[in-house]
Amino acid sequence: MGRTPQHPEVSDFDVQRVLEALVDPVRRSIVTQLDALGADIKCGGFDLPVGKATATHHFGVLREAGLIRQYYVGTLRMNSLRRADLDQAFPGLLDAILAAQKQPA
Amino acid sequence: MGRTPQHPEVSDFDVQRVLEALVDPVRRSIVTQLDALGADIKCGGFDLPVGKATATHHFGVLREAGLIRQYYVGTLRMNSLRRADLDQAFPGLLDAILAAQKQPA
DNA sequence: GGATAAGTTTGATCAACGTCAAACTTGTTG
DNA sequence: CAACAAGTTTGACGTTGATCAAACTTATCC
Repeated sequence: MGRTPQHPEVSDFDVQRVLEALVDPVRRSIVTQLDALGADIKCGGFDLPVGKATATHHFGVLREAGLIRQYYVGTLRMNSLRRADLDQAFPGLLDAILAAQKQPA
Repeated sequence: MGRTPQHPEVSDFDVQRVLEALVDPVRRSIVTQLDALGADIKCGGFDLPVGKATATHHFGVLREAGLIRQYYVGTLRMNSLRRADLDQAFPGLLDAILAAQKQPA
């Protein structure tokens, strides 16, 4: 497990990939929970309606899109929201989606 | 052809549907062109890399998500961007995506 | 009215994607 | 070291969605 996972540079961020990452409700839920808590969380710390294998897949998609950063602490995989990087690449996008998420309509 | 198509009310706008609509590059291109021109355009007036049947499908998805409004003028189907409605339902979302679209990275 | 133009509908195809179970890897802890 | 806990990887499956060709509908124009 030990390998440090790949993260894209801000200059390599791609709108298409970010939107593809955020269109999935489970992944948007991950981002929302990460934002709401305001702190790093281990993969198992999220409330998700899918199995571990699927969760791993979703975390990978978010990481490769640049939305989260992942690092190991022992056997725990921690996740943090790359808010500043996202704001730099696509100003207002993350905020707008997080806000829209909260609105009933 | 004559029937007036269905458009959702602003109160029925749904984030999930809007994101699903905007995740497709062709549909995002339609929205971008509509925004850039600042005027209503007929379906055939867009520069799209797909056939007419597929284009019809994409316009339908955008309409049902609330992103565009469609109306007939003779045999022409005109399209207009529902910018104000979108801004009301999801402030900043459309702008952020349109802006992100323009950035090289 | 006949021809043409603009879109739509239907039916089919093909690729992507989310999902899970099962087996595996790695680290912690008694 | 043995057992357990946390994630990952692999392989398979089912659904969804984008796409097109062909036939159709509706309106305009000579």
